Amino acid sequence: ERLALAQAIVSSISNLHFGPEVGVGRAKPDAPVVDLWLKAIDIMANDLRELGQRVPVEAIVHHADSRQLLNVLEPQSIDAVITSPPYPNEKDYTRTTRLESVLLGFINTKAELRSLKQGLVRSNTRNVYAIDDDDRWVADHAEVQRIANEIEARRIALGKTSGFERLYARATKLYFGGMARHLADLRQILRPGAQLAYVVGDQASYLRVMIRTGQLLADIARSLGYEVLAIDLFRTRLATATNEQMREEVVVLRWNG
DNA sequence: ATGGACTCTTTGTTTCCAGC
DNA sequence: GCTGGAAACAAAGAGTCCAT
Repeated sequence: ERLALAQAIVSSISNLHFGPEVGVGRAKPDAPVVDLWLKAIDIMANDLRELGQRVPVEAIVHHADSRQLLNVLEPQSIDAVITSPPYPNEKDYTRTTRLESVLLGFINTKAELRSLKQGLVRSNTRNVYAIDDDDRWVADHAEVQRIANEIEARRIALGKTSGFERLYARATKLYFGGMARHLADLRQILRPGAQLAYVVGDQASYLRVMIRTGQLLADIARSLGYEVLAIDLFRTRLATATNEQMREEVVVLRWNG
């Protein structure tokens, strides 16, 4: 019931609006709170009934930092990884899920919020912290460094000076560094022969400097000893700012041990 | 140093309705 | 009553930008 209430409050009862970022709309004079809540419960109950008829499969959920997996997983215990990690795109998912996180008790203080954010791969300027140093993992990666330099040069050329904009280049390096750290750490957890699939999208969120996320991730994985099996096109999305088609790809890897 | 706020286009979904 | 296409309608929309 609590989960349904949090869902209903955020999505239909409140005046929140969701877009690339969450915003506050005009206050509603009234809302059918109980009705919307019961509807949300109904949907969840139906899902549970339907799933209950299927073959039961054990599932374990860990809440942990993907860059420090040995804390929660046994060495050489994983055969497959299928995931959609963040993209370097200036989206802060702790913001879009903030109200639920508080309502459900996952965040109670600002310190807890910070702790949650610091456990995430850096992917936007709002979760960059002064002590961050994941960028050292890509210090020798020429293309990541070139992109970061281009973003910074573009920022200076355009005369952009806000705190966010000044962090664009750093956030980019921290993103790929964090993903490199994750892939490096993961090697100990994987069983030889394990296969991996990462859905990632190209981005041009930082002053329209193109970031070929899939290509770069595959390149980093290869340098860490992974075999790159494929970079499949998943779909394209139209970037409204540049009117260009942006690729979303599945990077398929194998860890041969 | 670091959490907060705004807004418009594209895109997917639903509704409507003429024609059968 | 059914259906395909058009119009209407929203939309957790892989952005971008300062205020405390």
